[in-house]
Amino acid sequence: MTNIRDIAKIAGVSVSTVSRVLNHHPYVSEEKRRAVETAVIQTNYHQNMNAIHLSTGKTNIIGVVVPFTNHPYFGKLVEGMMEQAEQDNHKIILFQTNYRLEREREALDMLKYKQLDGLILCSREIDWPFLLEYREYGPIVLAEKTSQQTFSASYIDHYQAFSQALSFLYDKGYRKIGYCVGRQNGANSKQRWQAYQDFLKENGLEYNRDYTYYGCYQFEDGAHIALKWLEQKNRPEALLVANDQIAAGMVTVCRKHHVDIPHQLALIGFDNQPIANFMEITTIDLPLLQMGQQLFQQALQPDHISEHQFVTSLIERQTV
Amino acid sequence: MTNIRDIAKIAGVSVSTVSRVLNHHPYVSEEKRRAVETAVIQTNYHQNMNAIHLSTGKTNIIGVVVPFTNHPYFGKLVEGMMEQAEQDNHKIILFQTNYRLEREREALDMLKYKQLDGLILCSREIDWPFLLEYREYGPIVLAEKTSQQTFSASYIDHYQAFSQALSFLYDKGYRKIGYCVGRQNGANSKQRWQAYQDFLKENGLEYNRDYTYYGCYQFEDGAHIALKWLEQKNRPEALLVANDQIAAGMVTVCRKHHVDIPHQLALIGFDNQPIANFMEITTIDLPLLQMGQQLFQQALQPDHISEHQFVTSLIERQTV
DNA sequence: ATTTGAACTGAAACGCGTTTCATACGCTAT
DNA sequence: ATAGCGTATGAAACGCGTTTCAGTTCAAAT
Repeated sequence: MTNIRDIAKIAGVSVSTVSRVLNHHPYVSEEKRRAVETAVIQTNYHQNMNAIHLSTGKTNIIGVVVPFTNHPYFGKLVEGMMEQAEQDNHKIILFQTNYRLEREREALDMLKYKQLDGLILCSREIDWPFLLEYREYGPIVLAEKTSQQTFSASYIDHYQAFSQALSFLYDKGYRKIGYCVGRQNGANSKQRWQAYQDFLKENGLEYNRDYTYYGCYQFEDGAHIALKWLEQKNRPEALLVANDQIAAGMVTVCRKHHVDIPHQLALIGFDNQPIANFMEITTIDLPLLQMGQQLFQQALQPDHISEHQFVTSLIERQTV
Repeated sequence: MTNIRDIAKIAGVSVSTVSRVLNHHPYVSEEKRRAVETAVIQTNYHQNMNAIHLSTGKTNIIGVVVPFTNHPYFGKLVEGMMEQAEQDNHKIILFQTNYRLEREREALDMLKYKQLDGLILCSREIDWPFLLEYREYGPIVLAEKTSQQTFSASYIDHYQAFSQALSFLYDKGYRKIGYCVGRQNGANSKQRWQAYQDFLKENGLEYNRDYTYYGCYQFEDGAHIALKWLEQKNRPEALLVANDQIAAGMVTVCRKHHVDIPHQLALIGFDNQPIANFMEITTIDLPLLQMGQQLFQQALQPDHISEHQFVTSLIERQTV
């Protein structure tokens, strides 16, 4: 394999000049530029990225940690990041963790070992003090509220989104309101829990553990929850559902069992996915694309810590 | 930042010895090993991966090109690869192309620039002659039948799968059989087309262009196809559907419009996803996990070209 | 005529590990 | 006694670009 010194020799110039031509620096005579270009083509020379990375100390690669990729929420988020990455001439490496700490650590270690210029954590498994140890190795951006000046962050205001949806249901006359989400202890889930508790208290409603469901990620899960709902004695009359896929699964099962939506059961989804539009599911639109872009931009600013909160909007359709 | 020479100085040894300790080479005295380890901990030293990559000429990273990640077919495939990668102590970088050639080229270029040790193309946009140019830069593994000795490959025998499904429908008495897939010109789609044409010819059936549908990738697409089907005058009575999500979308719409499945319309999905089980969709199981593992193993063998064909099995449920 | 500075070029240092080669010690086999 | 081998260690070369610094040339400004 040819390297830059070979090219220099062939073109009859110094390596500096070759490097200048390769990087489109000014101050190279037309004549030498031509000579270098000829040598490059003739030998089919191309740079060794590892050498460049080592030399410059940068990689132009940003890591992105997500629990799943085959999930519309994270899919949209990543889509936004990709758009931005393309604009800023950076690459993205996706880390799918399935919420496993070790996988998350792999990503963090790649930052530590200088294989990444920055890292975006769309979900976080690692505990705060351990995360802090990685602070020095490069910008880490979070998709959750941190309220500290340590990391940049962009996030959906899940408290607001949940409150909004709960009030909406309350105003429509529903009183037995519950929700189903993925995990009980995620950062977002805690916010939702808080919004739910505050809502109950404000409106003098009692908490009923039968109204909350966990382990919901996709269509099938919704279907299973619906079946569970059918068997319950004390049923909620309205549910907030972590995403539209799940809601679609519920609607499907309910239709099959002739449950009247929204009269017997009202549903509000999240994400405003195409399937929600198609199945006429009332949902909450999340500005995930913009959020993704924002997250990416923050990852490129090692020295500037910022926090952005995104607001959501309710889209009324047929399931409430 | 400390480097290996700093450590050497602190520990009072040579860089070679430090390197030996770091890489668990034999022939280091207990005494010096201890000294190095102390220095490493004391300074919080860690290796610079870019230097290692440059020095060794390897990265232990395999690139994987997929059109989408939020797609169960590719999701499963990648899952299989990840398992294998973990075992073999390698990393995977995922490239989502959305079938865009430029994105695919990015991946190929990373191979060229030595950022990857190998590349797995789960979908291919680039034309054969151009792909050949990348041959020299490292192992490229394809997920399609190549029948050449140039690249390793592992693939589903889509011809067999389609034939199997078509015969099954024929035996059940269906004659107006069609199918819906994603793209018209993908490598897999061509195989399917061929199987379809051969099937028609063998059984003396006539080709009807109204029986084939394109642009199907997920749930909503299936829903739309079903609506289209409802409006058709000349309807197929049975359909092979590129994946179970799409089939589920069709079932949903059909139920809503009181179409009797399987009597008015029979469906066979692909992938045997959870949703197919849940909605009792007859489907074809694809050994994607194993295929993913196989693909990955092939990517680690630069010098050994091999080709593996995977067979499928029909799972009978309620939609035929 | 002289100063100033922009345009151009190359030598050498630098980023940081890995690996080869030479050397040295101590012990065993002949 | 000595060849031979395993153990242990370091100097130096190597992988390959980028960047700094010093130096040259030639034209414009004073």
